[in-house]
Amino acid sequence: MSGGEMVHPVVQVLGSKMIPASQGSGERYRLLISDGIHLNSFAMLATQHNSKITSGELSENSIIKITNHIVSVVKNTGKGDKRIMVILEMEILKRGSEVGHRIGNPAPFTEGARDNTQQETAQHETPQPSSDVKPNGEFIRRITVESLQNLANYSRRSINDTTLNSPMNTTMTHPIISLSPYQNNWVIKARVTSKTAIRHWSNARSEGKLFSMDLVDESGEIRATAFKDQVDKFYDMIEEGKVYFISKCTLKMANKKFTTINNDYEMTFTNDTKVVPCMEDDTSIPSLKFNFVNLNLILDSQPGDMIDFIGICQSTADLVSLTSKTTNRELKKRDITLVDRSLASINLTLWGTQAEDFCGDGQPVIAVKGGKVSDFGGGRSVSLVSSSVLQLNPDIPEAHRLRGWYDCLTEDVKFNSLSTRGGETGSGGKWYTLGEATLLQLGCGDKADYFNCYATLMHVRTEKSVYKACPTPDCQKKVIDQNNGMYRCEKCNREFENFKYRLMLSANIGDYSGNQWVTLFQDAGEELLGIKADEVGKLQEESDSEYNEVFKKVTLMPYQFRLRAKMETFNDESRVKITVFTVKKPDYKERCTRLINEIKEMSGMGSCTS
DNA sequence: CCCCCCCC
Repeated sequence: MSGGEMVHPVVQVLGSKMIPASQGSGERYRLLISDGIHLNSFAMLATQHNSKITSGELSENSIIKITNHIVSVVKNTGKGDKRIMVILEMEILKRGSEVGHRIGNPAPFTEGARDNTQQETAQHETPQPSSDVKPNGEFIRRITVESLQNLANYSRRSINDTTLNSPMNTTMTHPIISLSPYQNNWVIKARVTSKTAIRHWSNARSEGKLFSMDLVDESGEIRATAFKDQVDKFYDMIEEGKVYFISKCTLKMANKKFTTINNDYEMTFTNDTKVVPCMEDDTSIPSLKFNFVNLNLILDSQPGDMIDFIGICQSTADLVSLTSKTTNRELKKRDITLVDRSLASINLTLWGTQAEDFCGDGQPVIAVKGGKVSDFGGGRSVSLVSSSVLQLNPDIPEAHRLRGWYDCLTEDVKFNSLSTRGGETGSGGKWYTLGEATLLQLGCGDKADYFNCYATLMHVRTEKSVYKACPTPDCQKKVIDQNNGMYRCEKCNREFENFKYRLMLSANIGDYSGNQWVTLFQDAGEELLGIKADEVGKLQEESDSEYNEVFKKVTLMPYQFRLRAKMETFNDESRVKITVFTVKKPDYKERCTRLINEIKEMSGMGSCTS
């Protein structure tokens, strides 16, 4: 921390403090580390290691070897500069529980104190009031706005005006994580992981053209956008996958609605922006960064959310041409189905040339950064947008893990389809108890809500289970008995000598949390009763006992229901009506898998089935 | 300064 080189330092971790997530950027951990003689609380853990803290792997008293780090100088106005270490890579040599205690009697390290005076100096030093560390080493759990600001302002090395004007080189660049609107003199060395096409816009305020690119380095990632003149200047020069030195852009808050890039800010090119290709491809600069979510968790996303995910392309639909109703444009799309280890499957829509060129042969691994969630049909599906990045069989650990898992799957594995449409059979959608459905006010919104539940059929009303309907094939209208052997359909405006019976059952279903009146129309009704509507009608006419037996057989039996909840208004009175779309005997194997996954999620053990 | 991203 005096500025010298240090290869793989070994330190003890004495404490950690979470810095909460803000504006969509993830939480980070600040560590209190000790070398046995000195303490330092200005160590930040790179976010990809957060799980080591949350899992308890990196607990208090752990001994770690830091195999890759950046030390950066923070401009700390009025208090002299401070050095902050970002721990990029590390190995846990001994777990905290194995060590069990603090080694030595470390004292706070004061910036500027010389190394060889360490012990004596440390003992006589009075800690600064601003220090986060007490003499006894207690880590005061205090992270201030100021310290966050400092972190945002730190630089890998101070850059003065002279160095800015000289050719940029690797030793004087800033980590992307340090960029903020409050500091202008920075140079980053970053890889362009994706670049959009040039897009033209025109609205009430202005018109023009733009393109954007995603940039990453070992500290983080950021999106940059170039407008108008900068498009002409830089579009051809900037190539996907290449590393550049970039300086003199402005920074502003990023709108999380349009990106999954893990940064509070985004960059805009200006007239002064400099972009210089880095001649040697520096492999220390990573390529695309994903923040994958398991497919089953997409159910918890809101329509319009942007997410990263990875899955096996289980099937590929044909290319479809269609005309957009809103823009009248000719569109080409292709749907593919992805599955992952959470045993969920989801529909992904590709557009344009990407749809045309896609080939799903060999069931490749598909990784997507920034796909857009949609809720068509009450389930969830994902659609690519112009800023999305799709990778086919990417060479990343998650992809290899998925491949290995999928290739070993037995054939009888069932996936829970998140993209099942409301009216279709299948298990897509959320599972709720009846109590939860009420609490969540399902069906109280503008649109219908679909959900699944396990419940017992408590009662079916035997009165009015069937009605006499118009015999015209696609007409379901109730006919009026003319009492002369003729039946009139108002909808078809015709009289018939015959009619057909249709089911409209009113039933009460219940689970431990509550009960609910539901309606079953023709198909669901026949499915439940196991006989055709015509038969039900005949039995009603002919035999009370047989007719009643039909309902008795299904009463107090367990089922799994797919339900639709929708607000309906009748005679000025609004209420939520619940309709059964499908009813099946419970699939207990599937239910157990779901319960096990829920337990794993709730206990933080991960939701993947291994 | 965009932020539209389509269809059932």
